[in-house]
Amino acid sequence: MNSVKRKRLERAGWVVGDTTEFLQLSEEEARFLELKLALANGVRELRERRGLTQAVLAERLGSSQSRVAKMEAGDRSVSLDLMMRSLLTIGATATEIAKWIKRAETDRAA
Amino acid sequence: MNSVKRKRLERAGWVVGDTTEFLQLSEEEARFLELKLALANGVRELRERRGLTQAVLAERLGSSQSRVAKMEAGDRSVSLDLMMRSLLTIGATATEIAKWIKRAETDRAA
DNA sequence: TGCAACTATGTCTAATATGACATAATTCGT
DNA sequence: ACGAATTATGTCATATTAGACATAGTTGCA
Repeated sequence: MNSVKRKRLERAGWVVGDTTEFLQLSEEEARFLELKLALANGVRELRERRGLTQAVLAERLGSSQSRVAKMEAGDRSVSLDLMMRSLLTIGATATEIAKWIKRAETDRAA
Repeated sequence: MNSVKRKRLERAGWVVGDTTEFLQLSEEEARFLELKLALANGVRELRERRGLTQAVLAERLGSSQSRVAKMEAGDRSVSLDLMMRSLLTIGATATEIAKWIKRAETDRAA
């Protein structure tokens, strides 16, 4: 895992520590984290592609701008449920979602 | 949506009602529900394929048998997060997860 | 540069998901 | 049909996630 990604995770409230400590995260935990980040990226990408602001998406979700921001940042306090609901609300197809999930796998070593 | 599936959803705590009412669920809500059910099925299928009991999986997750049961039943009280963690714990690949998600799309009209 | 729109971050209380436990129901081998 | 193992369901208290709000930071364009 590169330092850019580690920084991002730490800002998002994850306890990642240095490389050695990170490796002590269980394999599943690390994969789960990657998955969340991949979907977070998906939300942002799709939202921007649709030309929506965070505030507009939040309104459609019945949520708030700050929650959307945290979601896209991969914040610890945001559930996968909200991410999925967001993707569906924006109009992502199952195929697109599947694509982002596969990307998480690809990104593992990065 | 057929009545078998509707029954299952109702037992799991979802307020689905008859066909007419169901159609009043927002499009995203319906898709979200399908997605959860598809992943619930994925958990069960993969767990059984691995020859694990709910109790054993629960222990590996640091959870409890009852929660795994509810999860596989698509219970309203179970998050996608726990489902994903379960799939990863059982050793699902991103490709497999993606497959189940696509199946949700296919199952939409069923 | 200034300013308007957008995004990020922190922190509340309320809502929801959690593991645990008890116990009922089911399944399956003998 | 019996019993042992497994799965289902209901309910707690506790923990986590929720939307809301305030406000700080960023971006881009006039």
